[in-house]
Order: sequence, then structure tokens, then C-alpha cells
Amino acid sequence: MKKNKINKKKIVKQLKKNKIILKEPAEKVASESGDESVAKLAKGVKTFSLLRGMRDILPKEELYWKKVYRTAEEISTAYNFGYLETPILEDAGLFIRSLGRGTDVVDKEMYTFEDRDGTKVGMRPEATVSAARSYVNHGMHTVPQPVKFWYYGPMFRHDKPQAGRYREFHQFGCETFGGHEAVLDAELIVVGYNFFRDLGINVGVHINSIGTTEDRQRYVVELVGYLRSKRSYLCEDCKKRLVKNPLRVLDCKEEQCQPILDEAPQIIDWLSDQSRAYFMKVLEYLDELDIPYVLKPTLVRGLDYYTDTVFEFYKEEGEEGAQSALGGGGRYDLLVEQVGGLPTPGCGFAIGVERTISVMRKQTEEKGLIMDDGRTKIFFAQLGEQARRKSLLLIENLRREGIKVYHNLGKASLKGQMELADKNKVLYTLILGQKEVQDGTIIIRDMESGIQEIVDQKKLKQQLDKKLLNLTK
RNA sequence: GUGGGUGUAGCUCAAUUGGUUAGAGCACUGGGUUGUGGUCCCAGAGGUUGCCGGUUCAAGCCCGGUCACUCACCCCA
Repeated sequence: MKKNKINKKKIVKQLKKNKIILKEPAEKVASESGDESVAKLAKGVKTFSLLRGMRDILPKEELYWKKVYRTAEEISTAYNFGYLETPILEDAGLFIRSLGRGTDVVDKEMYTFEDRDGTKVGMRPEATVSAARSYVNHGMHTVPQPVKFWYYGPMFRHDKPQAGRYREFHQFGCETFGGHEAVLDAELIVVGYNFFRDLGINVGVHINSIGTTEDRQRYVVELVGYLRSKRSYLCEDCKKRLVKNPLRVLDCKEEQCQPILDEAPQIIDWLSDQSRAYFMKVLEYLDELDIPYVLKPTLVRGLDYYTDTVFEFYKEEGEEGAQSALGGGGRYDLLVEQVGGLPTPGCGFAIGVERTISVMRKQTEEKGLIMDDGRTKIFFAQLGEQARRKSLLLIENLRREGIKVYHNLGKASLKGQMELADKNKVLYTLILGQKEVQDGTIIIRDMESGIQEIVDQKKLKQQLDKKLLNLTK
């Protein structure tokens, strides 16, 4: 063995130095060495790694993902949202027109490429726009309004990855089209809020109104005027923002900017009477529903299509600064028109699944909880060829009866199977050996106490039901 | 896109001032006689030290580049 290691190192060195010239001899050396990795090296077999910002969702994370999906599904259907699934690929122009040129999402982050036939396509960076497109394409203005959708799926943004931010990420979202009622805005906030509550996550709600496009234009003029007068006191970043995206200055966390921001004009004072009245109504509904919220005059969203109400859900515990926004949304009364439909108001939200799961994971780890979600609680062990053959049928029968069984028929030794049962933390192990096959019986072993009982195979299901029922009590 | 930190086994980490064949724990596989898990004992497998190049008699360690991860900014979910 040790000799092999020396050989290998030498071979690797040789290969490195002579990788081009030595192709054939290298292969020979590799096969003589009998070492697979050397052989691979000689043949130039590459391994592949994940693309930047992309992740595998592994079986050990399954419970979290399923729980989030199920909760999303339950709450959406409870509030009468219909499931909508749109393609990941859309005409790139759809996103460019509605999200807005000049936004980072479009200019710097969207995955776009030419299809084989020359069409410019984009991978969706979010789904609200697609939902609006779908609403228009299928003439949904002819069905009773408002139309309510929920969706769940992957989105793509070519951003630089960091904590809670990936290039492929998942969103759960709800959208409504065709309703301009304050109660709708409030309902969406309630749905999002309850989604988190059902998952055991405490979230805060930030809310603001950015009025109509005209309101905002008038306000921005006022804001820029004010900030210019204080320009010399602003931080470097803010000086840049002042030109590029003045609304963003409001979000600055630099201490030196705070006193200036406290005195800054607030958008809420520049709203038209209509927008203001609408916003007040939304807040009243929230009060009525007992949803705690924080008025945040500095909340402005990054996408062009928002009007009036904007809100976001943020995690209450945890470090400041880090990706604390778990989701956000707002009203987008101009969007449908922008994608070519009749003027139709709309409102919705999207929630980041990865961020939500990271909060859930942190919580379960802190409390030392184990995600348990009706996992398989029974292991089936078999011994001997006859028993193995019989096992297939018994396992299949149990499955049909709705009892899930974990097993590994490939393993021969009972000991090995018991180990597996233990590692999977099952509560009961069924043991079928030669003797049991002949008697038509089977052993049920209680893994905690070690007590075993022999039961008739025909009564197995009945026995298990009894045991599993006791558990739930 | 800008800046900081980090790359050694599947995971968590070792490896004296550069010096023989890069170690350990956990996890994994097999065994501790014939049909029983958790503990224990023994054995095994698993590494082009991220990659490329340079300095040197000699590089996991030093230098340059590159890639990846990570944190912050920008922006957002």
C-alpha cells in the first residue's frame, strides 16, 4: 500500500511535466499503477463543479423545502389564489420593458441570450411580470375580477453571490390583477405575514406608499433639491446616489447621513389626496386585522412598476445589515398596460425561499429541534433468499396500505440491516427470516425497548396501525 | 461590478523556522464465527494540499496569476 503511494506521487509528477508529450506512456503507467485517479489524470477526465451561485438541494434539506412549499400551497389556496406556472424563458423584451431599463435587475443581472432561431430570450429574474403577461395573453379581464395567482419556482439573476443571495433562487409569490381596493393590499400583507407565522417565523412588516408616478416625480425634485443643499455633509456613496438614484439615499446606513435624512422631506407628504386616502385605508385594514407594521418613509422598491403601496417582510432577529428582507411586494397599477394589456391595477408580493429556509434552519438548530414530518418509522429486515423474495411482496402490500417502509434488500446480514434501521432512527423493525416465512409470521421489534413480538403476517397491518396510532396520541 | 478574509480526506481541523511516504476525530466499508442496532475492539478505503506558473537541492508552507467559497458595498428575494 505504502509503496503504491510513492509510485503514484512520482507518476503524478511525471504527468504534470509531460502532459502533452507523454499521452500514451502516461496511460500505460496509469494502468500499471492500478490507481483510478491516476488513470483519470492520464486520460484527462475532468470533474465538474457547480456553476457560480448555483446550489444543489440535497436530501437532508428536503424537509425544509417541502414544508415551505406545502405551507405556501395551503395558505394560497385558503385565500383563493389559483396556481400559476409560467415558463422560465420569456422574450427578453418583456422584462426590459416592464422592470425598466436602468434598474440593476435588467441592466446587470438578467440572463439573456439568443435562442437558436435568433430570438432574444431572458431567464426570468422574477415572476410578477410573467404573471401579468399571462393575464393579458389569456384574456383574463373577461373573468370575475380580481384574478388571484400564486406561484412557486426558480428565478435567475447574475449577481455576485453572498449570504442569502444566489444566482438561481426560489420565490413563492402571490399576485392579484384587476382590483384597486385597499382591502386587497391588506389581504396580501396578511397572506405573507401568516405564511411566515405558520412556519414559526416572526417577521416584521415595513410599509410605505410611493404614490403615483407623478407624485414621485414631484417628490424626487424636492428631495434632490434638499440633498443638494446638504451635499457636503453626505457620505461618498450618497453623493453618487444623488445623481444615479436619489431615492436610494434614503436607505443609507452611514451615521453621518442620518441627521440629514431625519430632516429630509418624506414622500408621504407629497402624495396626491387620492393616494394618501388609499394608503390610510390600507393601514386601517391592517389595524383591524391586528397586523403589526412599521411605517417606513424610506422604503422604496427597486423595480419600476411599483405604485402606491409598497411593503416588505423582514426577519426580526439576526444581524443587522445582512439580507434581512425575506420578501417584499406592493401595488403595480401600471404593469399590465406596460406589457400590452388594458389598464388594469394589480398588487402582489414575492418571498425568498432560500432566505426563509435559512431562518428556519437557524431556529431549529438553536432550539435543538429536529424537523420531523411523518418520516418513515418502520424498517424491514430480511434474512435468507426465501425471505428476501417474500419481502418484496410484503413491502409492496404495506405500501399499498399506506405504510411506508425503509429497507435495503441488497444487504445480506441481519446485523448490517439492524445498523441501518438504527441510523434511520426508525421506531420499529420488521424481521422476516426463514422460520417466519414457513410459519407465515413476522417479528415486530420495538427499537427503543428491544421487545419483540411475533405476529401473523395477515395481522401485520392491523398491529402496525395500532402502534403508530398510539404514537400520535 | 468594487473591496476584505479563506482554500489540506465527504465534514471539522492538524502538519515545528520550507526538509523523508501530508496526519487525527466524525462519517463511510468490512470483521469481532452460523438470525438482532445504539457502546466497545480490530482492519480498510478515501488527498494532482483549489488550479496554473515561478523561486529552491527541496514547496501544503514563500512569490505571481487564476478560480472558488465567504463577508461587506452596490442591488435585491
